[in-house]
Amino acid sequence: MGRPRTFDLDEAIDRATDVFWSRGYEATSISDLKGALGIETGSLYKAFGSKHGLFLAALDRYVAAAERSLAERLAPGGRAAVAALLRGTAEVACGAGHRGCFAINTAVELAPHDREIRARLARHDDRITALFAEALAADGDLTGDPLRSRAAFALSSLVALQVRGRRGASPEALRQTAERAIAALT
Amino acid sequence: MGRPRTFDLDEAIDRATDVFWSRGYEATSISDLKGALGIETGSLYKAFGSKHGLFLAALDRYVAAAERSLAERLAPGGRAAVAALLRGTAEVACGAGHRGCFAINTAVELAPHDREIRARLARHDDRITALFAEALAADGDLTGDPLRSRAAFALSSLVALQVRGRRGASPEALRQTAERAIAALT
DNA sequence: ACGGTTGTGGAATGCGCGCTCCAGTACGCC
DNA sequence: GGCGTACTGGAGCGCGCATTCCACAACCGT
Repeated sequence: MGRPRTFDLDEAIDRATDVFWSRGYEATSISDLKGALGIETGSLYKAFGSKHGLFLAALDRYVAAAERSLAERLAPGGRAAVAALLRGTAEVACGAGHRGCFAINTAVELAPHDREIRARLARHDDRITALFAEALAADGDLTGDPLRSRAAFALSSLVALQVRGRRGASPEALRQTAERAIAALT
Repeated sequence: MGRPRTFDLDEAIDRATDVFWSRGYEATSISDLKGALGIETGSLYKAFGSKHGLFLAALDRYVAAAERSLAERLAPGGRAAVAALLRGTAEVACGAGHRGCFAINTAVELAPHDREIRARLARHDDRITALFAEALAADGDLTGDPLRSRAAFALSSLVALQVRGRRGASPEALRQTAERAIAALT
């Protein structure tokens, strides 16, 4: 009961994600967010409590979506699926206006000083590693440490592509990195 | 002529680097810097012009030192030298209080929105890639694209280790990543 | 229709930001 | 020793920050 909210919560969070993703946490002001979400101060604080609270909501939604998308793209299974993912990431990452991965950007900016965020990102890491392990296990020739090692390596490769993309690396450098990473999964 | 500066410029820049490295650019205030450098507002602005100017000075000094250190560690040459570097980085990167690489952190936080910084980091990238290529060339069995590809890959591996270290990844994950990257240089 | 409850718009608050300004000071040069 | 010059300490500026507060509005149950 009570007066109903006049904006969609999830849509608002997605718009906030967009701003935080582009500018980072510290460089984003409440005023920026008001503009992007199209709501006033009162509603913003009523709904999210604080800038930090809104950021956490944004990160949670992003992370969930990223895991869903990754699971989908790795669903075919095997090294082939991982290879396709890395190749696709290399292509996207060198595109103009690429912003990297929101979770990784956040890890770099905030993880060292924010326990809550660090915990979320650690869980995210674990889940992605598990997804890679699951996909690689589908080939049937890997178990135990060799499997875990390759999963960790695949995640690292993904991280490298995203970060170097945000920095503006050349398409060739990213493609070469991806191909060599794929070769290393054998 | 005129009154001599009462503090050492390079030492001041190094202390500024330290603060920027830990907290990032936006989260660091002039007041933080005054404290760390042990100087007052007037001197700070006289010497560096602005917060941004001081940051650029810090980045330049860091980048130069990093390249010197890298050149030194790769001096023995060959895949062995690259391998030793990656292994060493993995060990350091998982240590408590590891702050990643200042240049990479800066790339993530500022490169998309700051042309000056982007240019410096691109040159840094190129020089490091060249150092890797030079080291790998020492084995004598690589030239052209295979060489360039491995150099780009080595840099990406370094980036991945630094970033995952700042996020607080486990020692095993980093060691596995390093070993698999080393294997991929063959 | 009316009270309880929740959301809205926007003014107000106080604080800390980056930066400017300037009187005072320590030097080299004549 | 006095003058020009460059650096120092610190007060002060205006602004924009995150946040709080509150009168008002829209909805539900009775």
